[in-house]
This record gives sequence, C-alpha cells and structure tokens, in this order.
Amino acid sequence: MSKLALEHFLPYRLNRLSSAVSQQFRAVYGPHHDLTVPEWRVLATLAQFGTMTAKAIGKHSSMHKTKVSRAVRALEERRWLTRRESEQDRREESLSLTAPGLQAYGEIVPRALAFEAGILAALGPHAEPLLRALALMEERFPVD
Amino acid sequence: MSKLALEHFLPYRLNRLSSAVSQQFRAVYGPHHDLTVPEWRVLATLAQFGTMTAKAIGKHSSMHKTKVSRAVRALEERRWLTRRESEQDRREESLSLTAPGLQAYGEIVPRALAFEAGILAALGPHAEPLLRALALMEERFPVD
DNA sequence: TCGCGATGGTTGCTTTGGTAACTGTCGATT
DNA sequence: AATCGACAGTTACCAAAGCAACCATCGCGA
Repeated sequence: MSKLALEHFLPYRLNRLSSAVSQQFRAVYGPHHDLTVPEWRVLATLAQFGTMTAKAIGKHSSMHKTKVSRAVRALEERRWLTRRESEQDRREESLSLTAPGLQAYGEIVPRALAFEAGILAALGPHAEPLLRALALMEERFPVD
Repeated sequence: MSKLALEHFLPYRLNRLSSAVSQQFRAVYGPHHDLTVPEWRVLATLAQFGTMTAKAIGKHSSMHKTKVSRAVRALEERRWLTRRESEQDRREESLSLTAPGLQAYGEIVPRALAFEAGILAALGPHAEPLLRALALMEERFPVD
C-alpha cells in the first residue's frame, strides 16, 4: 500500500505556507489600521485602478461578490471609500477611495513591499525560480 | 507614492494558488468520500503514524485542537476511527483508524499522489527549485 | 495527602465565508 | 410599450474556524 507523508504533500505545504505568510502579513497593516484581508484587497485594487465597480474589484482580486460587498461596506463605514451610482447603468456603482483611504494605503504600501522584499531577499537566488514556478502553477490552476 | 500591483504581490499569489490547489484537490477525495480538509488531514496523519493522541495529530498537521476535535468526531461517526482511553494518562485518548478508515485512505492515497505528481510533472525542471524555495520559506515562516 | 498550576480535550460563542434567493435595472425581442 | 432573460449588488441562511471558558485529570510541592 502506498504511503503519503502529509508534511511533504504539496497541497498541504502550500496551504500551510499561505496561512503563515498571511498571518505574518497582518502585522504589516494590523497595528496601525485594523484591516481584514478582503478589505486590504479592495483597498489595494481601488488604489491601483482608481475608480471601478464592485464586480471589477472582485474579478481582479479573486473574491466572491459577497466578500467584496461586505468589504466595501466596511471601508465605506470607515470613510475610506465612497460609492457613486453610475449614470449609464444604475445597477452598478462607481467606487473610489477617499483622501483618508488613499492616505492609509500610502502608509501601508511601503511596508507591504518591504515585507515582500524581505521574503525574496531571504530566498536569495531561489527567488527567481520560485516566481517562475508560481507563474506556471497559476496557469495550471486558473482563478475559476 | 509607491505602487503595488496586487496580482504580483506574493502573499496574495500564495493565497490564491493555495485555495485553487485545495479546491482542485477536493476532487480527489470528493466524489467518493465526502471529506473536509481537516478530516483528510486527520486521516492521513493517523494512517501515517498508526495510533496517536489528538494533540499529536494537531501538532503534525498544523491544526488547532478544536479543529482536530471536530474532525475526529466526524471520522468517528463515520466509523473510520476509534478512540481508546489511554491507561497511563486518562486525560488523553489513543486514536486509530478502523479497517474501513484504512481502506478509504488506501483508495485516496494513489489518487492524491497522482494529483501531486501531475503538478510536479507540469512544472518540469521548475519543480525541483520550487520545492527548494518552498522549504526555505517554511523555515522562515515556522508553524507557530 | 491536600492543593494547585498545567495539560488534553470538548463545548459555546462569535466571526467569517459561501450558497442561494432576492431586488432592481438593463437590453433585446415581440 | 410589454415581457423576459441576464446581470450588479445585497441579504438571509448555513457551514466552518478561532477564541475563550470549561471539565477532568495529572504531577508536583507543601
């Protein structure tokens, strides 16, 4: 009978690593602004693209529309984001960050990039191959 | 102001990939036996080590004790696992798989290994570097 | 041997995520 | 113009996960 060592099993290792990294990453925005991961993703996406609909945010950040909906509301209550009903299509709404939202983003980004750079630096020469392999796997496991 | 592209951001990519892989992996044990991830982990750990306590399972599979507790109960109700009170220490219990449990495991493992092999094969020469980088990151982000 | 902090495991409460149903609007077809 | 399927977004409901309180037992020291 074939045997499987869980600690060497790829899906398990990816899951574990991903949680650990996310966990650590919380320290980047945790202490100052208390964000959840979905909120962070909405913030990052809106900052990246300016103004967009909830649907588009979900697509870009790989989040289900309910997750987006709740994260948007949370950011709105925090006054980091405003909604504006689209004139062309009244089903959708244009979302954009407020000045405080942009400012918070501006504070977080350098720390986020430093966090990532720290990991890549620790990997040294292994960083480049990792990113390449990651890209290949993303191709093999598309979003939907 | 520095900018961050979410789709290239390492924590995000890891998270996304990990979910996608887990999602796909469900197809390995999903159709035949309807297992959750924690249940699968308990099953795999017990099959790997024979008889052990819930605490030990949690340690080996990186799961919180409540997660283990509930997964154990689910497997027990499925008659894939039995408890036996330890004589030396009556706080803990010795857990082990039943014959049906072992059999289910035996059916799943080859498919799980094939799943993993498929990914590694698709990576081709990138597989080896990926595993090395993974090991480095695991070191940098220890379980606790 | 009594007491007490530590430990294995379970349970209850709260938060979070996903699914499905719903609301309102759109565009196309009649 | 009326109808109907598709679609954006919200909400209600349910499953899963974490935290903290809890229970029983252990082992140690007074």
